[in-house]
Amino acid sequence: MVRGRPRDAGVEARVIEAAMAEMQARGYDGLSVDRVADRAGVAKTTLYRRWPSKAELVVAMITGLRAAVPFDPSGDPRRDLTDLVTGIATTLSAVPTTLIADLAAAAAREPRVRESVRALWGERHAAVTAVVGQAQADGLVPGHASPAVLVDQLVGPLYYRLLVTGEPIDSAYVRELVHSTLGPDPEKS
Amino acid sequence: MVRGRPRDAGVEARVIEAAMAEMQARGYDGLSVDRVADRAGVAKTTLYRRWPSKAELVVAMITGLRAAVPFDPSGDPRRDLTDLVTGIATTLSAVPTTLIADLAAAAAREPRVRESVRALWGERHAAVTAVVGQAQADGLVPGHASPAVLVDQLVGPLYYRLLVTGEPIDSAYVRELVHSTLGPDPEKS
DNA sequence: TGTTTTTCGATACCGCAGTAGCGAAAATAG
DNA sequence: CTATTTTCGCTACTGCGGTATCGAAAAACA
Repeated sequence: MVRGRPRDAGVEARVIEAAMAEMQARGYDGLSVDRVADRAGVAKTTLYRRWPSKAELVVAMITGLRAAVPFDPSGDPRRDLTDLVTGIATTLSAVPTTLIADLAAAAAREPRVRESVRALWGERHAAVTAVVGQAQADGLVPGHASPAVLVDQLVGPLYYRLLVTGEPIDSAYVRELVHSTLGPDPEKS
Repeated sequence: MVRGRPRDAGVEARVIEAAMAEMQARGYDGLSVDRVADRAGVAKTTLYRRWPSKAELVVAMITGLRAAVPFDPSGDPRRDLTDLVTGIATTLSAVPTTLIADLAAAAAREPRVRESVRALWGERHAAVTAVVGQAQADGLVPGHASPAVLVDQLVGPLYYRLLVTGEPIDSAYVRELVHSTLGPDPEKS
């Protein structure tokens, strides 16, 4: 058996929950480990025994947040891409822009945050890549660009508008993105 | 005339120079305002009177680094776009990724920083828009996407790779981006 | 029953970004 | 000259992330 005093099983949940609330309210930079510990009713040293840095704490938080996003391919690449990109855009727009930017900055600074953020999006990006590859195999994509570039040109503009230009991201814009990538819709107009 | 004691004209240059050196030696996180002030032979309060935060100090540093990038349109959209996007990619890659991400985060939070960052890129982005518009008017662009979307699909992927996926941005990638946007080069292969 | 091992909370500390307040210096205005 | 205004350097402070140290609590062993 394990020798010493057992870890308080409630600490993890209480700290993560407190971190969630603080993150929502103040963003990454505004999230204070002291306040999180205080809110969770836990000593700061206890917190640091489990998560050796604020970055790792946020990593754990984000990892716990990862919800499986249901996606059932319809077989129509245009429709599937629109759905997928719309889903990414919706998720990005659901949280304050400052939070996305803070996470990007933390990801650039902290390798572990970077990993978790990429894992957070990995599923959806893989789905986009799969649909793009299928569309290309079906001869629906004009040009000879690689799937990776096409995915970047579908998803990249979302981050670009959000973080750089600040221009709006609405459903019409997403449709334009897909339209521009797959070419004009043969069924319409 | 202005009433009070005049500002020491040498402070700006000495601080920026010290910040450069610290940035070079220790990176963004390792850059300490106290050390910069000390190295510049200036009180920290004097430094903060001019630049209200470490981020703004670094912004000023980068802005001072901005060299007017010469761009003479060759008339060939493919070549011009490649040059322009390569220039943007080169500039983005020349500074640490953390700095770009920090600037994006600061821009999301502070309107003034946002303005300065957008002004920093405005010139080049306008040039890209102009070339794309010209190419479209010349009938060189397949599809019916608006110029704004095409610009986003040319430049957005750079930020996306830099801030999110971390995949490399090299000259081959830029060529692929332009290739994907303008369609296959009729003069080659 | 101790003894050992581990976790817990608490306190104190470091370097950091950023601020407040002070007295002195350097300029203009009368 | 004196009065005013602004910048200067300096000290001290807050809150932050992160660490070191300590005594007490809670468990397993002998």
